[in-house]
Amino acid sequence: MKTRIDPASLVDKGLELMYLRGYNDVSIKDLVDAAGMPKGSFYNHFKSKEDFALAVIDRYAEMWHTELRTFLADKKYPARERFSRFFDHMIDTYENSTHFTRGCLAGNFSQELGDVNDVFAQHVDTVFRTAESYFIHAVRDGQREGSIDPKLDAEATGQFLLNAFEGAMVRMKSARSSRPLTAFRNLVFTTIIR
Amino acid sequence: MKTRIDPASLVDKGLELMYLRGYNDVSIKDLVDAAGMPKGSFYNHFKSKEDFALAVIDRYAEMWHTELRTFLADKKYPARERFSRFFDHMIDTYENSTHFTRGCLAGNFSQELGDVNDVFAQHVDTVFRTAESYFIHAVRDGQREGSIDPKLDAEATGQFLLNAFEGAMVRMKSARSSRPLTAFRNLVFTTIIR
DNA sequence: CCTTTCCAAGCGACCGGTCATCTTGCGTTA
DNA sequence: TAACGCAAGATGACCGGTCGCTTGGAAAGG
Repeated sequence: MKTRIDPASLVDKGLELMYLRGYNDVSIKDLVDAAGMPKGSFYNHFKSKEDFALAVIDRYAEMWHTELRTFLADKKYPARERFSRFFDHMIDTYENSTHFTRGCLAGNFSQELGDVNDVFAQHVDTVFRTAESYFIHAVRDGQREGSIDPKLDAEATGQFLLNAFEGAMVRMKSARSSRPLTAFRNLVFTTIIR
Repeated sequence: MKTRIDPASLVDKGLELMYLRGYNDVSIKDLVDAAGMPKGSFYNHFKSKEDFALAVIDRYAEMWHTELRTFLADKKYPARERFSRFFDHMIDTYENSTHFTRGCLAGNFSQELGDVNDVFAQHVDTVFRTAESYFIHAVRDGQREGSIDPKLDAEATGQFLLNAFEGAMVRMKSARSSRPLTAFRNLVFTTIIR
């Protein structure tokens, strides 16, 4: 009996594998094996490996943006506290469930493919722009309610916080330690969001 | 007559290619072709592709650390000015000679290979630690001479500045713009190094 | 001469992608 | 309700090409 194939589960497996090992180090055989699917079926659902990777990015974006909304757009807390809760949550996640690996898939793809492939660069940039908007809005909320210095340029500050956090995650991966993340948090809350 | 082969020039070519395209996307054939060297010769000088990449990292570290020394350890300037001169220099470099590609090779390798290969992670981490020390020392100098707030934890601040700058470069690659770098600079000089 | 260095040829494995063939569910017809 | 037709989906063998790496013997050096 031929089993019907669920492309979504393949994307999930792809997210798992490419999150850890990147794009070029994961073959289509790796993907279909992990999903228990025959190789030929891959191309019924995705026109190429690149096309598939774009779907993986979209899946990641969906999860990431949900997480950002949960923490940074939650009006129950003052914005300053939203940030601290979010960073604490991220530090906790990396410490306890990924042993400091993986980082951020959008950052990984930006690094691995950003300078060589325009389609990826543009796709990843869109994901970043949405993520960034959560940071920027939270900064604005904080300025409105008085928990964040109103003299800061909200847009630049939001961008800065996102990018600096991404940088801390890059470093975390080679340091195999949460130190870069905690240094980030401590600095941010003593100098930028005081 | 057989020409003698210069492994150093192969490493330079490797740096150029892997800086732009990463590790997995550059084959040994790409390397030897670019260096005008027969493929069989590769293994006279390097025992594997991984071994070669470690040499590439070392070559990059040599150049990077020289650049850092030039800008951040130059006692002619106050530390605050050393930082601003360094960041301006980096922004200028990316704007005018690389069209926002490449980023930092150590960061790239950390992203692409850091979570999957212990040898690379450790090697890259050593490079980062040395780079970090230039930041930390410059912060201390600034605190001694009064151009940087003495209440800051110099070590954490140096780490933070390096990692945040790395993050801005990740973002630069997908945004294809110097905006992340300028936002970084502006934020740093209005909130951290005031 | 012998030792060391060099390298073209080519190894098996695997790459991303194709394709001819088989299976299936469903609308149509009687 | 049963039989049929057929598009869409599923499948694994297979494509040319490239991967990282090995090797046997030629050339260079002492």
